Amino acid sequence: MRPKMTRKPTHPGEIVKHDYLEPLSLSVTALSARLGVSRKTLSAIVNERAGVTPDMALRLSRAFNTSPELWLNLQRGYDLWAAEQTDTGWRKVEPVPSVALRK
Amino acid sequence: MRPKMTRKPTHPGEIVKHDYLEPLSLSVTALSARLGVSRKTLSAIVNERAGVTPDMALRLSRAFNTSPELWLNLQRGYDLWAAEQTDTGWRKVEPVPSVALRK
DNA sequence: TGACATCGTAACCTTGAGCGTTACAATAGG
DNA sequence: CCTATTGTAACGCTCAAGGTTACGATGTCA
Repeated sequence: MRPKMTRKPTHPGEIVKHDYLEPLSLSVTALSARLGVSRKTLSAIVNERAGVTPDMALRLSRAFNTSPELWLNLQRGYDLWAAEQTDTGWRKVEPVPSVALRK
Repeated sequence: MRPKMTRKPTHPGEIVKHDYLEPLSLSVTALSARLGVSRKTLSAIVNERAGVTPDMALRLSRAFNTSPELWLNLQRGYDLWAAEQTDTGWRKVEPVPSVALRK
């Protein structure tokens, strides 16, 4: 029984950086202009200080010819991991009886 | 070539309602207590006036013995659809040249 | 070395979502 | 008639995302 102790998931910004900016010799400034967002916004994502919103996912998908889901899936993994690390009391939630029994 | 004109995706709140609350004769009040959130918060989700956050996905997954991804995937589909319907200029984003060529 | 591009970020402001509490009116059931 | 359940409004709080402007640090190149 594995503890399911997954490590920090890859942040979409890392992909933008390593798989697109660097290979294509694209500058943050140039890409931000192409995406139609401020340099600050893209910089924050690339430096993992902000997440990819649905709107940004659409922009990235058009710029790099990918599916918007690709970006949102990466973001979801990251956000979920972050939420798991935060104690908000969610671990105290017990299964609904009938559901547990149905098992 | 289909225009990919998908219709409004199912909101996670609808699933909570039809697949859990009703079958299990659970009241919004009872479930909210079990999830450890306010009645208002759960009500908003069930009535599709709010989305499922990563934290809520974790709570739902524990309560119903599902994966948190299940809920976040539903939410992602809904949010992406909503973003597509909104004109923020994302449709004007052009593919990065080198990417287009590599095709 | 000097001119210019790029970058990360801070400071400031606005908008909007999520969540909580309290309270009220409408419904449904026993 | 009494009670449980509900949706929601009214408030208040916190936080994320986005924009603009500006500054200092680095790097490149003629």
